[in-house]
Amino acid sequence: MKLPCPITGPKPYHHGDLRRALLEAASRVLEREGPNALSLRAVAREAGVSPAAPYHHFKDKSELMLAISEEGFDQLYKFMLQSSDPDAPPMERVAAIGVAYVEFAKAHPSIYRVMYDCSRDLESLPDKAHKAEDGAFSLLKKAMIDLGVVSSDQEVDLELACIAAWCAAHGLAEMVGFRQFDSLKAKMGGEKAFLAGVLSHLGMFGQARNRG
Amino acid sequence: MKLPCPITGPKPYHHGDLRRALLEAASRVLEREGPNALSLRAVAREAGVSPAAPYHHFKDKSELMLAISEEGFDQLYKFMLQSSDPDAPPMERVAAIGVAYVEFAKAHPSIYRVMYDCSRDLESLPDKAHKAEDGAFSLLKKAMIDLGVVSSDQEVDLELACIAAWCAAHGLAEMVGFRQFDSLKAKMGGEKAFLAGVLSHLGMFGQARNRG
DNA sequence: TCTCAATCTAAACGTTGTCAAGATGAACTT
DNA sequence: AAGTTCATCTTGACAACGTTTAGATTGAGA
Repeated sequence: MKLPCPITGPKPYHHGDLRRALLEAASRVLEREGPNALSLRAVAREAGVSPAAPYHHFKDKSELMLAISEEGFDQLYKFMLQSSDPDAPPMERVAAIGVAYVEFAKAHPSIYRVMYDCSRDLESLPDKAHKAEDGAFSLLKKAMIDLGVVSSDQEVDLELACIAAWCAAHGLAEMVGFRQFDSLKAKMGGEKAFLAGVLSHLGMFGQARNRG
Repeated sequence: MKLPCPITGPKPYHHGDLRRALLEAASRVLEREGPNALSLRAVAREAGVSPAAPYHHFKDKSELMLAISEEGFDQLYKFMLQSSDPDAPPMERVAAIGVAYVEFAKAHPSIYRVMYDCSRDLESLPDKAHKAEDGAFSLLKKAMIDLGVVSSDQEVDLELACIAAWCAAHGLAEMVGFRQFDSLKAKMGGEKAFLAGVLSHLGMFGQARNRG
């Protein structure tokens, strides 16, 4: 009856892999209609199932959102990874990671929105983002270690430096979205120059100005 | 019938000043039940009026939210103002403003949430926050001018420095809410030390560590 | 082939944002 | 002083939402 999606591998049950399908549907809704249109029912509709179907794969809406958020942080990690040459000098690498973070947020504002809306509700970032070895925060930490900016209290100071960098990147990622700064961007000849300009004022990203 | 609130001054119409009452009701709902419970109907209920009553004072829900957001940015401005001694050295003043920003967000997380949820929807900060002479951004800018950190291109570089500071403060304000950093805070002997530690890594707030 | 349990649907409930129609009553006119 | 006006508020309704319950479907193992 229902042809198994030829790629999805072992089709577990009726649909094939509704969990996966729902996440992809959510991604489509997000790109097409924005974060405010991302309802459970809209996702189910997009996936072609009933409004109650998602409840067999997610406890409630917030759990669906968390899954989307985790996927987002994973995409962010991969983008940061491919944007930072591991053989480049540490400072350049840190700057590249920061720029990649902001560019990701600008390129996928809806996903970025969900990533943090979800985190704010749970009052914690997903493990995928912070704890995981193959996550965005760990990638930043490795680059920071190579940079060697830590002072007396090694462990604590390294963590603080990474948090500071994350704060700066997140803050900037949210600000670039605001129209208040459009005229300044224009005056500087583009958003890229604007980003570099702000980053150069932000401690650990001093070198960002020398990129591109 | 309805006794006019003796303080509110000239009672305009039936209720007295429903617009004001709604904003105060919203504030109460926000403190009591958090940002996710802040519905138009809940606010109307709290103010003791029908669900449709607010529509005579606000075009729709988003306009109510904007008004709440503007009030929040105004409170933030006032708190920053009273937290920064105008006679203190500029660097100390900038640091005090940054610390005040983060402390405000931590003390009123629900209001802070609404302030930015609203801004993200409109893709712009309220004029109260950025444009207004008696606003938070202007206060920061004045302190920055006194600091004299601007380089060659005066105007642009000053603006960039202020934006960078705002980004850093906002980023940190959102991060302190995450439980990921609780253990680090404990290890450092409290949140205040944590905040100072992160701020000291963030460019223009280098002096923050020397406070308190 | 029969059974079973995972999966999905159908239908319903309470809640939300919003609107149209009508009731109310303060202020202005005469 | 009485009547008119119009902003203000209420009533009642609508569609959409998140969620739950009960029942239908169907792949997989006996």
